[in-house]
Amino acid sequence: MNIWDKVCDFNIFKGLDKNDIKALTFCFKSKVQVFEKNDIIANNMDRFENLILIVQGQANIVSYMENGNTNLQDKLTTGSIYGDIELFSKSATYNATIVATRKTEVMFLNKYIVNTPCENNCYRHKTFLNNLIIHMSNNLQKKQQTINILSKRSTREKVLLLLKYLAKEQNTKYIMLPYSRQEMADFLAVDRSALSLTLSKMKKDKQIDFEKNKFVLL
Amino acid sequence: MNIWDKVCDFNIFKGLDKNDIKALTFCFKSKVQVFEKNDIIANNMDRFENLILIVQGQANIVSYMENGNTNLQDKLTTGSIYGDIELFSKSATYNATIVATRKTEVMFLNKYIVNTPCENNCYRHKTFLNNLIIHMSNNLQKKQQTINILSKRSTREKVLLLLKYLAKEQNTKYIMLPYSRQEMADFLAVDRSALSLTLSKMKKDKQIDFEKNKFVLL
DNA sequence: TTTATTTGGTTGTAAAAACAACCAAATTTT
DNA sequence: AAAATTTGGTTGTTTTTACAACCAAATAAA
Repeated sequence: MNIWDKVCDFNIFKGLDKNDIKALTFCFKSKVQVFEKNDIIANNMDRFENLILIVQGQANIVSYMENGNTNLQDKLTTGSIYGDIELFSKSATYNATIVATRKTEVMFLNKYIVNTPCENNCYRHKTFLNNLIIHMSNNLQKKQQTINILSKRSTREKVLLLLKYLAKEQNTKYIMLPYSRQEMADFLAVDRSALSLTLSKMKKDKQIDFEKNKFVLL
Repeated sequence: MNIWDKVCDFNIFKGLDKNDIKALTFCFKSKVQVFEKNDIIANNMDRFENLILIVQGQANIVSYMENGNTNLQDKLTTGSIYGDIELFSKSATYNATIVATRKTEVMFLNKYIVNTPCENNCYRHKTFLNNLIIHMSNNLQKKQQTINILSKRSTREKVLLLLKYLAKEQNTKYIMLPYSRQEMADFLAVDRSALSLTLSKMKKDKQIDFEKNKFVLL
């Protein structure tokens, strides 16, 4: 499958056809690169030069803490963008590490060009920037949700709110958890074994039910 | 002091002069209203119709939890904007409550007009939207910082990281904490008395020093 | 100035989470 | 298919936090 066929219905290219995208990504000096599982796509504190677009695959946004803990910020999947925070800010470096969780095809878009509106006010660039605003808005909302989860005082409450958000997002009580247990713990900022214990208790108390990554809110 | 003199060097109006702002806010159907201390400027779940601009004063962005806890998302001060999350998203309601912490003058800007680019591509609106993107970017960064703080496992670490961010922001070791102790606890999502205890311990351990709201990282 | 009210620190107790160590099941690699 | 690795659940111990109750100091109101 051609790369243009892959990306043409990504949200970030909404309103643009295949030829528009070709022209735009050419203008953005895009480079495509394939990463294997566990490869680092971008490193925390590396110079931020490119917006990252996941063409196909999956990656985690993580920060590794001094004390050995890992903080999972988010998961990137096919069509996801990373770098919107850095793009319009003064920070010259990536604020997190992006690591592929499987074989992943990535497109890099030059920051300075994306950043700077075309002098001839080209509609492609304008459309792209509009889509980027929507993306930032969604990102803001997601981060606020994360803050709401992390603000809960107990692991139990954190789990419940996370599941509530996922249920809303997936529009069903039968929730497919997109994390492994370790990732879930890293996202909720709790100890893995403690999380496992809490999940068991919640099951026994008939608050939730789960098997592997299939969860139900009771 | 005239309202236009007050707002003309707000970041959100950067690149626009007094007459531009007059025209723009007229176009945005802006309404100005004064609130007293503890007045609700906007209520969580109220219909989101207006972007909120603090012309003068101070307000808190809070959510009140079912269990009685209060979650302090952020403080708004003169020149601050609230509503950028809601503006470009599908959510039709405010996601938090905005409450004045003193006498506060607020300008409301009609969502639908801010939202919709002028057909004649007016430079005022364009400049405003550009400034709004910068604001969203800063907001994203701030929320990420909050997530980083809340992801810390202990109150001690949360306090240290908060102080580190504040020191960076204020560009000095001698930090002016912009929160009361209760607000600090609400922001860090911990119990107030437990926070107080931790602060005392940290002082005894010579990690930090503080008196009232003046903190020092040692 | 006197009285309320708010704000911040202290203490003891109960509950919860972190941590470490271990084991079983599932998955991946060889 | 066998071996190695990853993943998830359990248990006991230590540490930390939440909660409640209380008091002192500072601030606001009368």
